[in-house]
Amino acid sequence: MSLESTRRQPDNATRCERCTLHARCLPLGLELDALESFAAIIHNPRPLKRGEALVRQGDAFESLFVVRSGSLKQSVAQEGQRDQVTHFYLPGEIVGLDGIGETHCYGSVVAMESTFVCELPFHRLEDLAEQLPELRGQIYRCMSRELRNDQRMMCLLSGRTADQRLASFMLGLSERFRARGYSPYRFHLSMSRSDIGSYLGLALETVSRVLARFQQQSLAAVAGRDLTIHDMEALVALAEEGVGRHSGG
Amino acid sequence: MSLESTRRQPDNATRCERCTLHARCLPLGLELDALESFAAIIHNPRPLKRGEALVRQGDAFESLFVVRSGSLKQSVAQEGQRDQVTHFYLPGEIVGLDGIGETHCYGSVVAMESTFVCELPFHRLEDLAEQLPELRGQIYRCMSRELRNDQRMMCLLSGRTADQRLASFMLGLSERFRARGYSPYRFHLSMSRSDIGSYLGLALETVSRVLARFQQQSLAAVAGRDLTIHDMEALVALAEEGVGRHSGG
DNA sequence: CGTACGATTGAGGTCAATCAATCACAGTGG
DNA sequence: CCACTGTGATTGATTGACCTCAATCGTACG
Repeated sequence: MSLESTRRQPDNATRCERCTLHARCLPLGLELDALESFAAIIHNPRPLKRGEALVRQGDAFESLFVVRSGSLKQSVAQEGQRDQVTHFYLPGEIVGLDGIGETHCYGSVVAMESTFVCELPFHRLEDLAEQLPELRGQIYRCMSRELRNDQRMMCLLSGRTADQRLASFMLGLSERFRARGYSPYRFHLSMSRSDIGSYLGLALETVSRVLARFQQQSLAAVAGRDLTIHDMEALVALAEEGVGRHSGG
Repeated sequence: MSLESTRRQPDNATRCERCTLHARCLPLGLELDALESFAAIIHNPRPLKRGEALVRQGDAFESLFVVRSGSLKQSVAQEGQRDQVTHFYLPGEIVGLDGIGETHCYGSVVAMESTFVCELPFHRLEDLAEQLPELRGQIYRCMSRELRNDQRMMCLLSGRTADQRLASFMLGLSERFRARGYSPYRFHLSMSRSDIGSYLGLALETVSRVLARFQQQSLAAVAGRDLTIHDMEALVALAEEGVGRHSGG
């Protein structure tokens, strides 16, 4: 991943406009001077190693984070049960929206590989949003988009077969990579089979089996964590396929 | 339901402060004059009959709605599949947060009984929020809360048994009724078994069977759509019970 | 009273979880 | 360089939960 080549850059004020992500990041649409005000509240990018926690469940909520490079997963630990992965975060995506208005963080967020994040102290972001209607709109839009994503996820989890879940998952990732300028056909999965299973509500063995089946049907090829999509249309058809399970309505 | 006795009240300016819901509604925490400004942007309460649509999937997004009395369900129709119920809305709850920043509404929202809603044109709400930091905070908090609810729902849908889902569902409703000043032990389900099944990712027959099982185990009693909770603690224990299904992490 | 719709109950089948063994690979130390 | 070790991934066999189909029942409503 070479989205971000500089490691630590002292001149905060100009960082955002140079960032290759700024077309898909929070300050999208801000004027140049507004962008500088925005960049001024960002803490220096924080480096995380694979497995390192950005926030732990129960930490005080203080900041949003934007992924600059790498990737993270959010997981929530429920009373006496195993963790459940609830989100994967790719570059340009915002971590922590579900903590706004709460004193504590809802889940833990852990880096799945070497990762850089920009920290946005929320109270400063709020102050700035008071003066910048565009920024306010962006925050609303991001939260609303996440609400819609969660709803899609709920639909996926409730009525679809394992094959359909995996197909949707792969297509979703593919789309996100495409939007970031990477190939939508070949990409690297930074999460384990177990993470995928937890996220999709499947046993890790099922994930493995379905991937093998996709390979056998020439829909996609998996070599370790490198994924190649061979038949995008068939995957789309599978994901949207009629009746998955149960009647419902 | 007698939360709202007046049917149509012309004097918008004073409505919110008189509304019995205003302690759990969007303008929570607003000063009196701010509250008046807020009330001024509300369209007259709109009455809906059972089965009537408040918004249809694909409608232009223009307003948020607050439920004043009655209840509604949101459902999304996916390509070539049956509808899926994604939310139930009780008095004081906000409909439409997932449409912000979009031109069109994500799902349909239909009244499950005779229902009144207050309409809040979003562009006017946005203008007002510019001047009222408290209101801005309230909007963030509402959206963030909904994000957390959706995540809880995702956890519920992905790893829990039918019994656990129903228990969580009943407890969630119970809590919401309690918060509104109703009995948390006896309340009316305004949704059909089919709606519940769709919402929980279960076949309606399974809903029926599980309810019968709960009755047999003296956890709760169901007579048609009237529900009585007999053993709250056992339901909580069931809902939080260790391993539901699959390993995950 | 008949119809319609929602709810219940039963029987059978299927998908995916579980248990369990094996394999692949990277890192480590001898 | 190669055995050792641990983690992650694969594969197989079995079991159980829940969906499906189908029939029946109850209640509301014209």
